[in-house]
Amino acid sequence: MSETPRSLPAKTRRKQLIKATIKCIAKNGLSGTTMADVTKLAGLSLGIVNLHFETKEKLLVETLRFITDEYRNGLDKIFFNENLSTEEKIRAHVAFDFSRAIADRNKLAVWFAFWGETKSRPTYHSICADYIDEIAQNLTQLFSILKNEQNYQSVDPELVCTCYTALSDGLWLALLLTPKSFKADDAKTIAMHYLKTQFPNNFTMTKTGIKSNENKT
Amino acid sequence: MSETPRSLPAKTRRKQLIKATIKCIAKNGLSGTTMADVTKLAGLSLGIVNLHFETKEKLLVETLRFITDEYRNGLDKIFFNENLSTEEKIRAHVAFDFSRAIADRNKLAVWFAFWGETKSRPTYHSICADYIDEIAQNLTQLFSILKNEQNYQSVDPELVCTCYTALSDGLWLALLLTPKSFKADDAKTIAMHYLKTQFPNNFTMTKTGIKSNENKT
DNA sequence: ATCACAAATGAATAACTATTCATTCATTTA
DNA sequence: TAAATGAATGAATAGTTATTCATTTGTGAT
Repeated sequence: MSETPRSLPAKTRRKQLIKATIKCIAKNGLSGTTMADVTKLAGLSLGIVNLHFETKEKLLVETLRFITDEYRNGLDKIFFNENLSTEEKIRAHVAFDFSRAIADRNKLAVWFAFWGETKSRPTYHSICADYIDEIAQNLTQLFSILKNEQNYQSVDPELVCTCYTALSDGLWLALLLTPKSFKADDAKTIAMHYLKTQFPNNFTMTKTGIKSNENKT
Repeated sequence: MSETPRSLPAKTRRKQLIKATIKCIAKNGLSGTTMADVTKLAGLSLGIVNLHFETKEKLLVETLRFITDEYRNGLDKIFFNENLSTEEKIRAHVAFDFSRAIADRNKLAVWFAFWGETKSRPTYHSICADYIDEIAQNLTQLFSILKNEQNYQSVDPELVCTCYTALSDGLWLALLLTPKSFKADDAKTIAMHYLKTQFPNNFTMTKTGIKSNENKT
């Protein structure tokens, strides 16, 4: 485990470099991320990025793709899980948004760094636009199903989806900017608080966490 | 109006350079912003930044301070306006958040660019942490007063403040990432929708906009 | 064991960019 | 009007960093 073989499958090396890039962006910012830093952090030589990614820009694009894929795939697993009720899926979505793997400050710094550049870099923009649309469609559908299942009258699923998504992004920002006073659990509480205003008969919480209340389809 | 005098008060030049920096960050990203770009955009010579800001880094810091000050001052004017009722102040806060001057895509790109670097640059972080706290205190107070004035029972002012703030930040992201399908008015509608869930007797809206409903203190 | 191959290295290079400062120029003062 | 002032200029410099590629090194086939 401690010995790194000199030669490794290309995929492993690429992932290793992407993970080092994430750490480096969190540590030095996107503008302060150099090839020397990334490769040193990965414990590899300077030329390695050229070998596996050709250019720095391509490494950055693949890094953005890595975190967006991780997010999208995680949510897809929930959305297409046939063992979960609609409410459970939405709960799982929230739990995922503020899980260790996702609401990690290193990764949050990467999200915001790239978001700050989407206006100037069409490539970054299209990678983001892509996943946003897909996730919004799925989440809107979940809210729509819940509305029908539970006979909520005045809920607008699309509006609730946009509102929840914005709220979640804003909570990520709070986790990034004020990590001392604001934790992932606080963020989860606030997200659930909003959902409960829309679906008062669902999303009941207890002091110790979130309590399921048996609403299988 | 069309002739720029060669010599101008230092404050004017500084502001001119800061505005060019905002445009430049929006156009090229923080990492792609060079002194040559900024000064060319300002229609001035390369050495001018050194004359007025000493270093590039100081220009960037002043640019961040400029947009945070603009935001904080705008909100302070609302908060300390004795002619407005509590509800009107909150309405004005929302209107300000999604006004032309604030929800401008150039400026939004700047916010996100700096947020992406706060983890690596303590200076950026402390500038942000500063204004966040002040605004949160004022807004929490408004919610608290409204709660008492109107006898809302189960409202938690601090939670509503955190939730509204996160929502607003997330809506800014939506304005930045999907400007074609999502406009400032949509954002305002969603923000008001949330406030209405918390204060159902206030924040009534009409089809054409927001309607005041006479609740002076 | 030896060879052939591919992965990895890192010194050298090329390109870029912040900073410097001697000079130019407009404005103000006497 | 002439001299003094200091804002503005931009060519030159110094420093940084992405990229290249000749060389090294480990691995697997024969």
